[in-house]
Amino acid sequence: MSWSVLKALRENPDVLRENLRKRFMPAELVDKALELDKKWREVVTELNQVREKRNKINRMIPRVSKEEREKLIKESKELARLEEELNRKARELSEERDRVLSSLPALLHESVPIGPDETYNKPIRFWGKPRVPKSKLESFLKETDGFKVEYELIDWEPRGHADQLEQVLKLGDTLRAAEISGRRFFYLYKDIVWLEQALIMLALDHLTKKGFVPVIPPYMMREKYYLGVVDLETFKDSIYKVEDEDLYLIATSEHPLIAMHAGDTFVEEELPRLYVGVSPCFRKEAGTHGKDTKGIFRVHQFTKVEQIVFSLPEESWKWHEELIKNAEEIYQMLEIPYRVVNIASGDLGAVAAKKYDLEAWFPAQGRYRELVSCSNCLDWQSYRLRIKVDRKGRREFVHTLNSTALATTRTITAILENFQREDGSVEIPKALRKYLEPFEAAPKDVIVPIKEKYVKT
RNA sequence: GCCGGGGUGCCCUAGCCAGGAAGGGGGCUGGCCUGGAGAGCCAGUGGCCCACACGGGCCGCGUGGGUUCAAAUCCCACCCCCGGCGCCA
Repeated sequence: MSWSVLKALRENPDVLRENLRKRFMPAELVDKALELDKKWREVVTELNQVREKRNKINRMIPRVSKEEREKLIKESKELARLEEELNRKARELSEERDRVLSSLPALLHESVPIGPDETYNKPIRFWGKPRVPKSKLESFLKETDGFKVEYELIDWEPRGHADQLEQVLKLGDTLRAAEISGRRFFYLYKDIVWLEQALIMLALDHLTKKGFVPVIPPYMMREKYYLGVVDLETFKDSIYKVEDEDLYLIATSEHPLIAMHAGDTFVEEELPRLYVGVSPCFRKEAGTHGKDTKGIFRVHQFTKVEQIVFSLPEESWKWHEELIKNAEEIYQMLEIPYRVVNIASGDLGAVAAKKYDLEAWFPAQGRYRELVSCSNCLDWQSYRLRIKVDRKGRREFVHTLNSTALATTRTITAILENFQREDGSVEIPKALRKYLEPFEAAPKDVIVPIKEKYVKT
């Protein structure tokens, strides 16, 4: 049993080189890893031989005469020095090798579009009938190029979600939040709070009906486990650390949910394991200065319902399709027009072998924007966390998959734009009403502007 | 946070005081036996390296150090679990 990437390195390095080329990463990494691996194996072989010799001597010591004993102890001590030196060398080499190895990305699926950046992402299907303001028609036609997407042309301009939330409805405040906590934080009030709760319930309801087990995970985790689920770049750019503690705030419940099975060996019948995680997500959003600066589209903290699957290796591609389908069903229930995009190789993280994004139509922006990410990580995470399946004595690493079911803030922004009426009110998607019905204070059909803001900004 | 007990392979457990090649049971896999099944018996059931293979070796008893020719066993630090005390929403 070995990691598919390590196996490829030793048996078929050209496959790995090709993989790196397709991801626009330096292919020399392969040669470096190969060389380190080769050297390490040489040193380990030699080290094992020295140890064998010394072990044999040590086992003889209690069974020989006193004079003989002195001689053997001396010999053993000499070998110990040699062993220590080889051991140090082997350790250095393996650490260096593992550093290179852990920077190697998952093997791409053949259907991943090849290209250096997101402009090569490939839309694969569209759903819904978007409302398109006249001013955004050209942009819409470009975004749907090659597909026949029915749309409704409207002759008024919906407000962007940020203005709609803060200026018109007055149900959110990012200015005061910026003062209290910093940019990319928010206060949300009243109907939006109910809306968020209803969205969580809708997603939970939908997935638990399909057998996903709901989980609330720890919101912080140790570095050791974090490095089992994300690559170093992601770690540096998106994860908050707790001062003076070996703890990091989770960027998604995917991370503690995958780590939940660290070190476990499943029996075949226990797979697949399906989970739906609910948690706040904390992200530094480093390197996104200037992007989506208004409103709550890109924020440091939001709530997300997440699908997680631990699957048999041969079933992971089936589950990948299943997860994106589940997410699509949720947005169909919410009646939010969307498209599914196959993410290009250069835009794909090291952990994923293939990724679908579900992008919702935003009428005021005239663009499709990401709401959902759905990835198959193959054995990238399970190798690091030693999550295995015992198949009648033979062991393999399981495959792990993750997909957003619903991220609350982004879905709220999509509702604010797609369900906005010309008079400034926002209709509530019908599928949410049953989750609002039991509560007296909750809105039922429509969200209307309130008279006063809660803070004097 | 303090005091005490503990962590052994997929699961349970012996070994620790008194250092010298990890033993038993269960489960699972394969084989023998059987008309068939069961029982019984035999073997296998952590990771790594060398080897086409047959095999051989190394590491591994929560993690990392130390003592020693030799550590599951002795010493130190840390993590986790159980019990008690303390603190607390």
